[in-house]
Amino acid sequence: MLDKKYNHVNVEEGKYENWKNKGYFESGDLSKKPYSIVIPPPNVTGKLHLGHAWDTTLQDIMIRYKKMDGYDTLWLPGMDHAAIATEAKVVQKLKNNKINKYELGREKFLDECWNWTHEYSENIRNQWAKLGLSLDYKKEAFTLDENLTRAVKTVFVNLYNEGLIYRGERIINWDPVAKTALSNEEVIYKEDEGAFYHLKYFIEGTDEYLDVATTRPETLFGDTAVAVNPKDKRYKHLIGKNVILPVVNKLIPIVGDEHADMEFGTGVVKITPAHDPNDFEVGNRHNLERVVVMNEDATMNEKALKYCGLTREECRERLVEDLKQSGILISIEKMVHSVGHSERTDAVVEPYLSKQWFVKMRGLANRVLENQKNSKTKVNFVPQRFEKTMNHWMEITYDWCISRQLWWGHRIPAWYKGDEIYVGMEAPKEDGWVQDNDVLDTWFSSALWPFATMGWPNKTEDLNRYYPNDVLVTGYDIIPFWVNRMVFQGLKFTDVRPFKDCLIHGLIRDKEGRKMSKSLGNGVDPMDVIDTYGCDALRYFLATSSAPGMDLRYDEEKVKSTWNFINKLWNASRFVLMNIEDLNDKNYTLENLTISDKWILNKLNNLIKLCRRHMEKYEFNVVGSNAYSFIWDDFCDWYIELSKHNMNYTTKSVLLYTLTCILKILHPFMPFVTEEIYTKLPIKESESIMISTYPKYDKNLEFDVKLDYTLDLITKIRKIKLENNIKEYYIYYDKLENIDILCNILKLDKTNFIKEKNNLNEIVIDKNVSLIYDGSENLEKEIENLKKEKERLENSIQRREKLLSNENYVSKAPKNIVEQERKNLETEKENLSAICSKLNI
RNA sequence: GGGCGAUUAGCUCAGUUGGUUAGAGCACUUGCCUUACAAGCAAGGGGUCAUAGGUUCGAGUCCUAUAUCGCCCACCA
Repeated sequence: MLDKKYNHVNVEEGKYENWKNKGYFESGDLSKKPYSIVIPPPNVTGKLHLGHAWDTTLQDIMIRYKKMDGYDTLWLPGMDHAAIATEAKVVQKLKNNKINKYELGREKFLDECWNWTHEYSENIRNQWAKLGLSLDYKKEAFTLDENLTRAVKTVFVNLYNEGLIYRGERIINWDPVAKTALSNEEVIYKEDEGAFYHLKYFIEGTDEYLDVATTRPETLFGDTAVAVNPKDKRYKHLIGKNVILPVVNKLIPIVGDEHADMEFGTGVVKITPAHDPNDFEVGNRHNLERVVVMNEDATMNEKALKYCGLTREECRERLVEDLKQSGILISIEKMVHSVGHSERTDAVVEPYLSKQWFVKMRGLANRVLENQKNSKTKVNFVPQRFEKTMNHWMEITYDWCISRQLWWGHRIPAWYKGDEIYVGMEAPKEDGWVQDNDVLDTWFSSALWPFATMGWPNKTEDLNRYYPNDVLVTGYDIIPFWVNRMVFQGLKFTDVRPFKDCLIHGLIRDKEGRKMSKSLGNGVDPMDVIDTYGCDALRYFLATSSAPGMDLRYDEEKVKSTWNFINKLWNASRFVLMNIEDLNDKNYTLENLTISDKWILNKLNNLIKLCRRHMEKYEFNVVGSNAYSFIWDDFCDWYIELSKHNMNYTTKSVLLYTLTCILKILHPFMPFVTEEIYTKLPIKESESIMISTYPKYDKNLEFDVKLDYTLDLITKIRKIKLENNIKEYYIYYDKLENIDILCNILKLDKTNFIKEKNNLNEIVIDKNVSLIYDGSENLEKEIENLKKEKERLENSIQRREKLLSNENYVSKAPKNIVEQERKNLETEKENLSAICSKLNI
């Protein structure tokens, strides 16, 4: 028997290990249809947060649902080496022990990274277990595994051979703290307060100057031209002349270029090809020299003359002061502009000229756009609107900078010997080749995750069976980093979409709606929530508290109320189990059903139909709220109460049948408590609910039952009793069904039901029924109530009559709705006349 | 500048293909320890569905504007 109260700690104890040991999480039943999901691999940098809990809960719900519905489910677990993120953590850890990465050397540093990985991946596995995730650990992958590494190299080599990967000197986003290049997606723009510095660039041989405005005066050492718009009448005549670069005192040309916006600032722009992507392009067009003025750590180099060695910020400060002294500075205009920061280190990103590897994106992106036009082969985003997020990115995408000046990751399979480059799976055999020192962007490997984890580039059975995946689940913030890249790599290397559906969820926010972040200190550890309220409460809350694609505010009160719901389920189950102890295969029967049995079975049947429909559409909030109201309102508040007065084998069987279905419907959401209760059922189809079958709509349990009037009448009578403080009363009736139910629930006797009115007080309920009582009469209040009801009925009748006299309505609206409208009108008219006669009008 | 989302009860949110009187949780009011559950039960109050137009027999739902808030992308010399 169940404990008196739901205790999530006891319930969750040991279940996960049992499921795992029994092999329930494993895929591979070839007699069934496959259903597959690959987990978005968490970074091995730390622990899982609420966002992970949400993301994985949604996946586990689908896996458990599909497994129960007869599929061979594969949920493939794995983790991401997270190149820059992990490296930053390990560097910090070493730094705390006063060890420098470069002094330690590459090999020993990588050992440290592997130690880190082993430690944190074990933490993550423990967290997955606490979340109850039905992951097939036999297939677990890591982005630096041999298989994945082979896939990464294969992709790199093939793209290189096709000319889609190239090495070149370009302006990239440089993180001066991590000392690596970044992709555009890894740069976060923030509004910063800055200034427009207006400087005098004197025209050669004159006293005239151009007013050049810049937000970054410290880059002037790298200026190799000044640009004006060729259509700009103010400056047109100066094109071809030179200006004197302040401080450096060298001559640089004035060029005419469309890049100079006549409307913006003074219309004159200094050109620094090595420190600005637009200027780089201008430089290309005018064949300008590229002068790099900073070191890798964003300190100024020797080109900055006496400012050499200063940081960017110090240099700016000193330089501006000097320019002011020498009269070059015209003015400082305060402004707010957005400045790029590194996603990982938060360092101000430096546009920096450097030699990097790139993926040529245009063709790959076009293929995605083309494929999305075909409804049969495209990736179906849920909600649909997120397809636009991907498509937009595909339209504007730049070439992808994939090399990172890090050690932790997939080392670029390129070797150099003098000016020669060799790209291949293995190092060249001859002497003298040196491998590229850099590694690949971590997203380069995770882009291959859906198929590389299945064994690609080998033609494995898993790849054949479980690829493309059925659904990929992730947050909308990850679309540019990951989803987009999986889709174009999937199409490129497997010729199909990597997954049929892409379920997108929002971000977790705190109670005030702010993003959860370390700096705000408002993060919530899912493991703490599990300790306090249990995994089942957390999962149900996460899965059902928002509409698909919307953000979710974490609200402890709601988790608490979910706990209450589970406790309700627990107690209802306790009631059922207490009453069906003697139920067995022989006396179990769904024959001779009463009207209340039929009522609940019919409602259950409809619930099952609805759940299936919405599970398929990932609308877990709809499933959740319908299950909730069925369980609490229909099953507990009505059916269980009704059953108490008629506890025969049929009723017991209905209780068991209904409870079993409820448990199965809830199991994907709350795996632990449903398993606990399920194993206690006297009759069950399997030793674990995990391997039971998901309920099906049963045509034999379809009934046309009319119990709602009776239940509504009970509510009305209770209300009148409460309002008038009535203890004893009679029910006068003309026509009335289910009197036995009324007797049971209202604790009345058959003698309380009368067909003749006596001289006591009467409260009219409707045309058929009145409540008769002996007691202090509150005539005024009663008349007031009647008048209120009369007015409501009159308005309603008027509205319905108007509606039904509208020919357009009667001819165009669905027949059943019109018919219902007619019936309601009739009932209301009858009720109105009963009230009027009571009021003597 | 381009795009997306939100605006519904005091708070947080649902609202399925347009269809009776717009729902839930929490909070609130009243009455109850009724042997599954007081973390509960019974009953109740509370909404001009952001605003203005439009389509329709019928709009929270579809269309067009507007306002406010938020997010993404691009630009920012």
